[in-house]
Amino acid sequence: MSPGLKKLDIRFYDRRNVLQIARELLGKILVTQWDGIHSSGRIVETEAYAGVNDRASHAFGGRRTARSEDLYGAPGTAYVYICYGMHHLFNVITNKKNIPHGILIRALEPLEGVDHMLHRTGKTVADYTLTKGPGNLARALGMTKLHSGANLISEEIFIVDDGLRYPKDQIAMTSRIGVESAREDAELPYRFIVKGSPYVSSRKS
DNA sequence: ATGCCGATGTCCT
DNA sequence: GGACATCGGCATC
Repeated sequence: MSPGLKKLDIRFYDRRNVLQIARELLGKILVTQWDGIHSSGRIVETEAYAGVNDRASHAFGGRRTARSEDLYGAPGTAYVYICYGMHHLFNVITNKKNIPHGILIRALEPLEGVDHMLHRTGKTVADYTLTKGPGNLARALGMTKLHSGANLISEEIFIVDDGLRYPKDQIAMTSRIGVESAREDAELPYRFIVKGSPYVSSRKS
């Protein structure tokens, strides 16, 4: 890795405040590399899922199933699950093992490997939909549920800090997408976006 | 610009 | 059988 780039380590993920970590992930670079294929993008949208008391979380009420087992994993684990039967959604696990805090990565600005992203998604044009939305970005980076449980300190999937910091007024905190059924937790401001990025997903689609 | 729909793995009733 | 941390296509306004 080039000087000036710092891979996030266990200390970044092993913290209690999942909202703060979700906010700090904005601007970080998500990298996948295997089989000689390297691809990366800058994170511009995240959503925190705050454990057993969060009605929108797969772990609400302590629910624990085969699918969600990796949500209970060690800090710095990948949790990838299939949503609506076809989309693979990538989450970063934080806090201690068995405390099911997860952060859904919802949008990236592509950096490296755009040609590989196009090939993986079957798209012909690198428009904003390439890495806009959690299903799209996971597909572009080649992540599937086979990567669930992967260690984010590994060489295959990891997150890098290149020093970029967004000014406070460029970050917004909003309610999460697609969690209307989470009743009183549906409106919690657990979504973080980089204002003005054309890759940030929209509420209506 | 907005809305409806189908695809469909996993979990729940 | 129904709900769901989604997406793209097509209909309609």
